[in-house]
Amino acid sequence: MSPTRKSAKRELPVLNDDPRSWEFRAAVAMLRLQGRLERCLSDGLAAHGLTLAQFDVLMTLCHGDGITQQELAEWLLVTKANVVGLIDRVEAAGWVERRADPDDRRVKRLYLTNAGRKLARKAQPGQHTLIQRIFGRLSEAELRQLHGMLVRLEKACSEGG
Amino acid sequence: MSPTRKSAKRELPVLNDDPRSWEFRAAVAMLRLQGRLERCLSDGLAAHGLTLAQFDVLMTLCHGDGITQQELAEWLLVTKANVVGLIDRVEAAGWVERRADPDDRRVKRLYLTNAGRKLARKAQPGQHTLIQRIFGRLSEAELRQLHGMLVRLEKACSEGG
DNA sequence: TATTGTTATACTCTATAACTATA
DNA sequence: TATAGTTATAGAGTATAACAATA
Repeated sequence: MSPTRKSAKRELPVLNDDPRSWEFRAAVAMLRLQGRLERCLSDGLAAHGLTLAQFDVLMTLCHGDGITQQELAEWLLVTKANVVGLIDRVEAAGWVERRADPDDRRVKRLYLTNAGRKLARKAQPGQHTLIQRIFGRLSEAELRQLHGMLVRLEKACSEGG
Repeated sequence: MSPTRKSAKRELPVLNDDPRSWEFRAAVAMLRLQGRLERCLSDGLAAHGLTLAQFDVLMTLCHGDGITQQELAEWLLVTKANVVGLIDRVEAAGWVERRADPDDRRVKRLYLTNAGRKLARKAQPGQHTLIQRIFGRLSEAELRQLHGMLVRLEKACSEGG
């Protein structure tokens, strides 16, 4: 955690205490957790010179080398134009490379370099430790429930979104 | 949803199927949901000319008018320098105003203008509808459980972060 | 000395539109 | 015509450091 970014000391108006629906309270708690979680994980990645988005790219390619930029854009839920800049950066860093597709000369397929794979493996343990420390507060039964709920919620997001 | 940002059609390597710990699977599902959720809610706010961060400011001030910029920074988990830009924008839009603190001439306290309060009230129903549509997939019992777990996870983030 | 807010600078991520080269 | 990737442009958010005014 950077020195200028401290955690709140004083109690501020807590939205969670509102007399609102449980849907709303859960959503607010989700958004607040999102901010915290993102920052926790980002701080852990900064030591490796990685942003969360870049780590996301590495992890995606770790599990599915050779996808196209368009597919990565759909997976990350960003536009293909965004993927260009994202890949430009990780390619400049030497972690990912674009290779022409022999069958369709329009497409470029993305592959991890050895350095990228190595970095992914190096950065993962720290992320795992953080995740263990945070999510380890819940029992395995709770984690299973949570996982199920999150998957259903994501499905709801995708369908109507 | 913008026309160039489509939802994924093809099945891509799904990290959730990894033979990993439930902590990890839950975390991955959480991060994916949070990305989706952010985009859903952002898209809903764009119609009102608001970003999620700006709506967050309005909602915070709705429930706690008169906080200082430093307090807002701690609440939003960003640096005070970031708050300057954030408030510059919502102040320029006429939704928030800075007022000098009579007791401490260093601090500036933040207040919603009438326009800001009106906008917050106008933008809220759409957000509520979205939240209802997504989180309404879960039963009230599940939502209570989820809420409890999210609060515990956020606490875990804050403590060790 | 410490704190509040500010300015200055730079980088990442994102959205949009127009463009190219292929198909 | 449609698609994959690119370029160009703009704006928002963030991190960092140095600064002014005040306590």
